Amino acid sequence: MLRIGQGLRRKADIMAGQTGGKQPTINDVAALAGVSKKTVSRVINRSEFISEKTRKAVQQAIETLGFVPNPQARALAFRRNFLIALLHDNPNAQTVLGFQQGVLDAIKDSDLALLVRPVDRGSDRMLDDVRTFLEKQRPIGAMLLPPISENDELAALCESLGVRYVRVGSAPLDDPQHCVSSNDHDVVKEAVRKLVDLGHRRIGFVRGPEGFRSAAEREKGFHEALAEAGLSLADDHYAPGNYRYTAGIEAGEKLLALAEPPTAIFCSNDEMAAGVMSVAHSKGVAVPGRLSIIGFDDSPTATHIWPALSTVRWPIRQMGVRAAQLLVPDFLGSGAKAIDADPAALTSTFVERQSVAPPGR
Amino acid sequence: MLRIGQGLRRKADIMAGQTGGKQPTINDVAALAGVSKKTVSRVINRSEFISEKTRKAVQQAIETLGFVPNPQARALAFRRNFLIALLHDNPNAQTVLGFQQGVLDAIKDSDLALLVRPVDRGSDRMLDDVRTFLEKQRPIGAMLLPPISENDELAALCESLGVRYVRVGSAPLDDPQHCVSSNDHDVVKEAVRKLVDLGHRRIGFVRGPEGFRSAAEREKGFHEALAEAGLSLADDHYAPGNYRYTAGIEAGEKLLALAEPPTAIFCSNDEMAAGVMSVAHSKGVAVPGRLSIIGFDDSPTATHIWPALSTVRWPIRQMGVRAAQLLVPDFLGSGAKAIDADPAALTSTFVERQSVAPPGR
DNA sequence: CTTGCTTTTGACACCGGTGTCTTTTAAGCC
DNA sequence: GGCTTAAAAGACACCGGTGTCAAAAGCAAG
Repeated sequence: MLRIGQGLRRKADIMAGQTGGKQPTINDVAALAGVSKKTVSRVINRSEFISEKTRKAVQQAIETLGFVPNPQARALAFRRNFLIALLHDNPNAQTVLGFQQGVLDAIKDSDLALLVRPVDRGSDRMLDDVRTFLEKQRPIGAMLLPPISENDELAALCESLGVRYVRVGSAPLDDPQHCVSSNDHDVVKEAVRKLVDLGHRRIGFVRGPEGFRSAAEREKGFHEALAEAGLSLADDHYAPGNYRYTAGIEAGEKLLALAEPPTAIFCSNDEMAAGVMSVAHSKGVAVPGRLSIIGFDDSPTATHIWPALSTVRWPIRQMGVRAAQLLVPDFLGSGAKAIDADPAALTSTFVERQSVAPPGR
Repeated sequence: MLRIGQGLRRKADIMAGQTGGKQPTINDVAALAGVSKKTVSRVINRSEFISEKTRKAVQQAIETLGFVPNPQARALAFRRNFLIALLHDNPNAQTVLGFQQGVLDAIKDSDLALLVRPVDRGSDRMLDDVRTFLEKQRPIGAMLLPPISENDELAALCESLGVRYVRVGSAPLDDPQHCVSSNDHDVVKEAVRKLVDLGHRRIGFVRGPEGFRSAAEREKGFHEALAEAGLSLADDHYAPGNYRYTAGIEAGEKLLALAEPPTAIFCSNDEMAAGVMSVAHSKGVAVPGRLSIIGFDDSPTATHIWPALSTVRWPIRQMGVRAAQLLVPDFLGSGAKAIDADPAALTSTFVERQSVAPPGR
């Protein structure tokens, strides 16, 4: 009797202490469950060396108190923070945010949180900056978005700091366990073949920036598709670019000023395609009547311009999910695994809209 | 002599221990500088009760070892994490990322990091989710982006958890110290006045979604501008919307099908304006010859469509900077303060491009 | 009922900082 | 120089968890 009375009183005290403003700690739980804090810790971390009976009791106490382990304390003891870092240096908001969304979808039910960190590709302090960041934040893992994902030193840095990493790219950059990649090369071939099948013979190309793997992959796919059709790219049908709208303008002005302009232009991304399309409009060149245009990304721009742009849908959000699954499979709840059981969800696909037609004549 | 010898040897040991894989700790610094760890802590935290001499010595030791305080340990001791949380539920990628960039610009040289957290406005568990998130991560402060910034309960929650907060909106939502806002109302008036001055009398309006403060502000500005010009909005010149492209399409189809369609349409954001413009193109209505269109946001879409859209530039990135300055002025380096000495940088401005002209006739 | 082994549990130090309070040092004054 | 007082530095507990290793409990066999 007395014993029970004491027990009850103690429980009341604990509850009172807890409601007294602050969060319950592992000590409160331990006291309430009548076990040591280490045992509570074992329950939290799903240790296998624990009897079903005590596990139940501890669970019960945890729920009664509404106890949530303090991530800062765990981070200190584990010498690792329950965070994922997203490192990016990407001109394209849509890409970054789409990917970010995917990652967040995946980690929604986990204990992880997402830390976003832009890095300055140009700076020669870049590596040091990232090292400092990783040493300070000690995330479980880091995700590298293109173009910095192509930097091997960065990957090596993560490796050496014991930070897991995943590199996102347009083609495999690393071993499969560190890499989420799309099939830019193949799908560009498919898109260009489409143009050829419609009867286009003079096809222009607007390239992405030097130093971007994606730009190289897309160019390769383009050339191969032409080659397979027995065609080749005329020198004056090529325009350099940098994935920006203004580059599209310049490219459009160059290509459409030719005595014999291309009847179709493949642009390495949607923004540049939008630029080319503007030039066509302002020169009175009908799209798709006299000029077909294809972009890449399926960004919002693709559907916001008129006529709607045929483009390549890059499953960026899905890639975010996949990247998280690859990076921290052991932290994700079962929900996250269900998110993409479908491997096909990761393939880029050609989306036909209104900017493509047979060559006018 | 002996004493010095010992001193040197100890220093060597410390260095060796440090290079032996892990980061130097405050203890290493203390040992090297020959002071207590608390004194080192004082130097780190710029305590005023410390002599210049020891400060120098400690600084020296910190630099020699390359010591960086462990944020997890500090977070535990301070009971606060050196993080800023960005809470958003925003359909517009550009807005979120632009703001995020601004925040990152501002905190670049500080010890803070940015945690991004989407919240589900619809869910009735939303408040609990956010509470759990804030209790777990214990950020210094939180930033609320529209539309969730309009939720007073959320602000109250932050307050009660001792988390600083800043609300971002289209109009003041709270006391100035908790609020970064743009002047949507005024600038919409300016834009509409511009249309009136050009001679437009039949001006259509496409509204933003119900429940968004921004939508209401923009509508108010629109009506006032008309009223001041002695005009009013005809019932059939009004179209509802939700800030999405498709809503623009619907609005365009409705307004341009009228027997006497408007000669100008003000759209509450750029995406809807792009939708209206598509409809105009496909119906053969020349823009701006027969129809002037104005958008809002100055999103990339505004310049990617043709003709380029006259719109309102909302200094979202600057607002991110400002929000950070408001939220954590005490954590930002001097660099951040310089970022926007210019208060005018925060005013929205009307940007004239090619989608506006006098009414055709 | 021991003994010997495996499975559970707990005590205690530790992760790397900060808060509080005490002691030491330096400065000011007579 | 001695005394008072303020400034500087330190000792030690503590933040809330985890790792290690020893102790206790459970169980089968002797």
